[in-house]
Amino acid sequence: MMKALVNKKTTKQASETEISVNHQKLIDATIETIAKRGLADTTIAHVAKRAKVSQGYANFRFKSKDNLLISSLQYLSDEYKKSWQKIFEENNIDPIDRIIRIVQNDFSSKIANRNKISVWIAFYSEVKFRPSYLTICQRQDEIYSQQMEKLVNEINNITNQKEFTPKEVSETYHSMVDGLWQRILFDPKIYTHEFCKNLVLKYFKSIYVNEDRFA
Amino acid sequence: MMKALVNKKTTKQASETEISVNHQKLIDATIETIAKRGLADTTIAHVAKRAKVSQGYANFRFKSKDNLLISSLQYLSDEYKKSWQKIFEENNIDPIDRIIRIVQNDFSSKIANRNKISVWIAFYSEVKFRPSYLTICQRQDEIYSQQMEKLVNEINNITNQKEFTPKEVSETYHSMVDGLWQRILFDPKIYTHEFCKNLVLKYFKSIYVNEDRFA
DNA sequence: ATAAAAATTGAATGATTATTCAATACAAAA
DNA sequence: TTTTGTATTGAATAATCATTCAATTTTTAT
Repeated sequence: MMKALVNKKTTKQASETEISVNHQKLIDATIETIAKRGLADTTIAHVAKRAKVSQGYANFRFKSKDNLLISSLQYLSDEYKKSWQKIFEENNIDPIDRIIRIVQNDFSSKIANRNKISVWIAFYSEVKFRPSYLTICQRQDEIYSQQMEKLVNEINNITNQKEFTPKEVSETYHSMVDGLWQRILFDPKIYTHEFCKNLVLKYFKSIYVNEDRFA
Repeated sequence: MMKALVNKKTTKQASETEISVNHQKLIDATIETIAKRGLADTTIAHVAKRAKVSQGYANFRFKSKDNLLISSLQYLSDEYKKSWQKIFEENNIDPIDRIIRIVQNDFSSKIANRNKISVWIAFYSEVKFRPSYLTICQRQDEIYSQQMEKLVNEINNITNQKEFTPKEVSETYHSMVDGLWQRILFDPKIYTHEFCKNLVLKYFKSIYVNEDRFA
């Protein structure tokens, strides 16, 4: 009725931006709704209300609920990827400092908060039944692992560590992160960001015995 | 119509057993249905069909779908608990052998198969919104952790390992298991039971450097 | 300012599903 | 066998929800 006035721009380009604004509003609302109510209780009506558009529009805009969910997972995945991609690419920084930054990122409040984690796990839980969810998650994992192994390899060389392969260290770290994220959901009082970070740093300490930065 | 004849016994006690047979049939069918179709797609109708009882009966027997789901999670939790409880209690066995058995159990095909894991994760994903799910999962975790720390403490004493506390080792192991279970869902080709077991044994090797049984 | 096009609404539709319950089948007791 | 109580059925109910679409509002072009 008048709502639309608020954000509208006048040029054609602005109008195209406008399209993405609604697009993004709906994706944000989807993620928030899943975080607040769970995937099972996330309806188009709830999402539309939160995004402040009509129910019909939400469906029209994304063609289907399924498509909206997939787009939201993709967004979440991209957001996470951007956060670590940046760190892996900082070649001027010492590898050990770089891996510590990766750990800090993985347990930052932007990434490892209960809302985001509950959304991740909601999608994980459907991975076996929705090939499109699986594809998005797998693609993410693959690149992360690849970069992680490269980084661990550098550290192995620097520290002259030969007992544990880059793949082993990378897989262990990765599974620890997934496991700890899950536990943050269960009991965020115990599994604080500090607790989790210290735990994985201790793991690195067990591998790179002489490296004090992991202590 | 005649179905019921098949399993019926004649004495009163047998009749009570009969009650549990249907009870268990429904719980099994629930777990199988979640594994096959996902929690979101699990309806009373599907479960009833798989258990070979009428839809009305399934609901009547458990009072509500919610109650059926909770009972199924409880069953899954008890089953898992029995499998590790036994091992923790084998005090005559060397602690290191005992922890290796724990690892073997956690990645046995009875425990760590894709069906069971997908059911676990389905429930995990709702933990934030269903206090009863959370309670069941937390109670399980608490006892497991407690026993694990006790066991690690023994091993620390035997090996004279002082750098890593029982709590740290236990938490690291536990999070690795959760993380690896998740990854088995993603890619069971890569994350075979052997792969997972070797990975956690390698972790123990990093802690207990001189102990060859972890190699 | 007006017309045409595009965006957005909201109410209607049809499908799905948990739950209820009267009717039936069955078992136990007499 | 007959009666009584319990177990089980299956069809009806009511609620929820994704999806559709004709009508309306807003934007753009003339």
